[in-house]
Amino acid sequence: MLSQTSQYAVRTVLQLARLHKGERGSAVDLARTIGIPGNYLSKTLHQLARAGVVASTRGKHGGFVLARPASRISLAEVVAPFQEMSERVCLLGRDTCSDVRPCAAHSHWKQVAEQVAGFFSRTTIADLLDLPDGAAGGDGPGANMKKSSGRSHERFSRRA
Amino acid sequence: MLSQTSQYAVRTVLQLARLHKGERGSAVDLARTIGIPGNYLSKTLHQLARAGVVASTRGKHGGFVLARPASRISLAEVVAPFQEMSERVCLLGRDTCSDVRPCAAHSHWKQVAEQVAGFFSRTTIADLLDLPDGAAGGDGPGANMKKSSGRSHERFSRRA
DNA sequence: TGATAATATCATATTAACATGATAATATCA
DNA sequence: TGATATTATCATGTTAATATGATATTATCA
Repeated sequence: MLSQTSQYAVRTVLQLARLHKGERGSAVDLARTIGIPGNYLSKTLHQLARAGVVASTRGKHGGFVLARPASRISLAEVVAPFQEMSERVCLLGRDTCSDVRPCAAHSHWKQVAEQVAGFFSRTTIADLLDLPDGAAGGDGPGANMKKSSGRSHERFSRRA
Repeated sequence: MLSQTSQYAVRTVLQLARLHKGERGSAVDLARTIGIPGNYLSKTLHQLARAGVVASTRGKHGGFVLARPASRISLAEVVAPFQEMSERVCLLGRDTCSDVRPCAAHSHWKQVAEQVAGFFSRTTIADLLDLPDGAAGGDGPGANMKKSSGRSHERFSRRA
């Protein structure tokens, strides 16, 4: 669903959102947390900076911070530099697919695509802050097993 | 959302569903309709055959037919051989993401992912048969062929 | 000023998806 | 049987995403 790079971007922004006020995250530190090389994340962060999601400062005490409060940064914005969002993309890959010239799947797919797009537009970084997203996928034996012991937020609102 | 090959698969199965009873479609004909080389589609069709979506017969009057009525073939089945379905895939790419060990986005994403998965499971080929999907449209599958103007080789090493 | 720590950029390697071309295997029919 | 039409498979090329390594640029501070 999301490209690898998009996933990194979201996780990186989540990490930045967890920093204390005024604190800056360096590409190397963030990359270590996520488990990818600093160079790679550096490029990703640069793109996020150009997109206005984070702000960068160079030099000795430089680093990255969120450009806005986490509650005002949507997933869609974080992901946008790295992939076309599915909203306007035809399920069958036709360039001209639209309400006027629909492909075979258009009317069926449209509703689902809009829900997906809506999710990305509506969900903010702040919405995701309650749960941890630490060290790289591997999570070795006994990593952070009981990290979920905080609160239980299992309530699903059914609104659509 | 769907890989290129998955899109071809769906469009191919749609074409097969439009054939008259007993009629067989050859890989070359189907490929011409879609605008890709017969060899490529041949492989795709073979995978669909192994998945039990189509049936193949070799030899002179061979070809492909749907293995079942279009109303009993879901999009999920057609697409399954060519990509992991998003149902169980973590939005942030974590291997261990689940209800028990959720990633930061899990509870939020889960509902959307289930809707997407539901769409693919529920929608059948027959549901899509009302609208055409040939090469007719302006875009055409050959549209993104060799054109690739610009953008590809725009940066030159200055060391040459 | 010069050492240092950070971002920014350049160059290249690796991999998987996508695509093409050539050949083998199989079935039909004259 | 042999010509032919078809699927099945093998071999290879192309492209974009991913990843890594090396260097340039910029800001801070002793």
